[in-house]
Amino acid sequence: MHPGLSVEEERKSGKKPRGRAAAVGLTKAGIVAAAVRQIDEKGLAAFSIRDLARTLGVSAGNIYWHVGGAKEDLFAEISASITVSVSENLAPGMDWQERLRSVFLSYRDLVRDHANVAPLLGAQLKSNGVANLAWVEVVLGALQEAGYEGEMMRDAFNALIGGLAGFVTMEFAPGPADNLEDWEAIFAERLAAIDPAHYPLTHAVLPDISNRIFVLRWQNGATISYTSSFELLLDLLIDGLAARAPAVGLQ
Amino acid sequence: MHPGLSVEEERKSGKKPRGRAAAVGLTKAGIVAAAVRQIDEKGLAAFSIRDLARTLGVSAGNIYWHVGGAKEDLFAEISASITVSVSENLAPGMDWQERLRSVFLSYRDLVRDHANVAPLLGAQLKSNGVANLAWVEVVLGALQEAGYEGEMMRDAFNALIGGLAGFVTMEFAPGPADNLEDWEAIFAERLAAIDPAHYPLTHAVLPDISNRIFVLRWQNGATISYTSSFELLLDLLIDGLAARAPAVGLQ
DNA sequence: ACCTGAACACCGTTCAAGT
DNA sequence: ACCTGAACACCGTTCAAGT
Repeated sequence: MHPGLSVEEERKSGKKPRGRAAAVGLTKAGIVAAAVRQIDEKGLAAFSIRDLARTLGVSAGNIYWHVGGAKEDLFAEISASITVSVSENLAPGMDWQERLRSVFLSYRDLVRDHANVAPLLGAQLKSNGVANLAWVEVVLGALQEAGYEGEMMRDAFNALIGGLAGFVTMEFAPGPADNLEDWEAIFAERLAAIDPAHYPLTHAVLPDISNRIFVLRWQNGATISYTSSFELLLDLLIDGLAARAPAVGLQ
Repeated sequence: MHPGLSVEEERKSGKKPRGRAAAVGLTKAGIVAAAVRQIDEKGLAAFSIRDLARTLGVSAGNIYWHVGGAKEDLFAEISASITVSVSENLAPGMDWQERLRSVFLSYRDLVRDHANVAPLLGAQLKSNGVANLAWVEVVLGALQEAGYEGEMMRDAFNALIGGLAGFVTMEFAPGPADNLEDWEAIFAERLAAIDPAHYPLTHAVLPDISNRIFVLRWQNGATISYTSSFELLLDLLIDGLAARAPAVGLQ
């Protein structure tokens, strides 16, 4: 058995390491925060619970007691802790298109601040389905205002989240932990070996695109900016959804 | 030192376990194929090189000798082996929009056939930058035909690949390996606890969206179809790129 | 050239036992 | 209630030694 409080619930209840019982004073929220710090610094691949315990000066078993059971549960908490504030920049009076822009730009900013955890958000089904509810509500609300409902609403929602959150996942996809410059050299060599006869266009625009487009790169969005590409995607989606929105109101 | 042949090169050279030297007859291509089979069956999280060696009736060291150095190299080979045929369904006479559709629908089909490897394709920077060149060339060619060049071409390329391949990555994101029905129960409980006062819209459309939209689901695209959502995304992107295409030709 | 076996330095997770 | 230490069953990776 374990407490099983989410980060959010814990924060609300103001739980703190108080009283004589807290010999070590470990907290679920503290563990999550320390884990994020660890991943920010050393990367997700290098992260381990034993290492985290070492850094916290605590036994590994202690972490298991506070977090529910497994490493995956910790990862779920981490995901949630990063995306909670995704709807923070909303202001009253925004129309549905502005609200969508705000929420997805916030999402990207939040992930960018912790680029190394990006795979946890996009490539795993780990959300506990609570912390993200505000996000879901905003997107659904925007789509409803645009006139979407039923199956169309579902498809529009999935196209937005899948396209935009998916983009961000790829944008910050981690490279190999070890030999950074080794890898660049290997990559450069392979690019130089591209056969103009087979791939004339790729070869021709290589100086323009090398390390700046998704497949042909050796660094990720933490180093190379994909801001203009993301904004194009955002515009394409929102404008497109507006154009084919079922009629409602004046718009 | 190791052979260092890619799957493709090996195939071309017709290399086979021939002669008396091949006591075990291990091949890089064989290793990759067996690894994919293993991941298809047991999932990516359960995959290990030791386990693979066991299944192949071979020492782990032998695998390291054939693949270059590390698990990551094997993962790169796996990614490449799955996406090589992405441009196979192209037919002469297709306009740029049809070519884009074809290539991205093919990509999704290929990933769907090996849904458990999806995280390797989207969430890691593991491409060896060779196998995917055909894909890159097709997309760049389509965008050029549409009138894109320079920065706009880069952004359009990234929006397409990031949005669509990102979508597919999320679509097939793996859930927790263990307790499948346990997790469903937990999820159902959490959905039932959604407060209509805080999240009125989410609560109202819950029957419509439960387990069918990205954030609020306990199963992935291998079980629940996201085909119509993917096609909406594809249409939004291609139509949008056509609408804002720099003038060229008649179009 | 290809392959094995043992070895090193790690993991995740559980669980009795302590306070 | 909270925490430790030891234990179990694994890993990835390297490398001498074999054929």
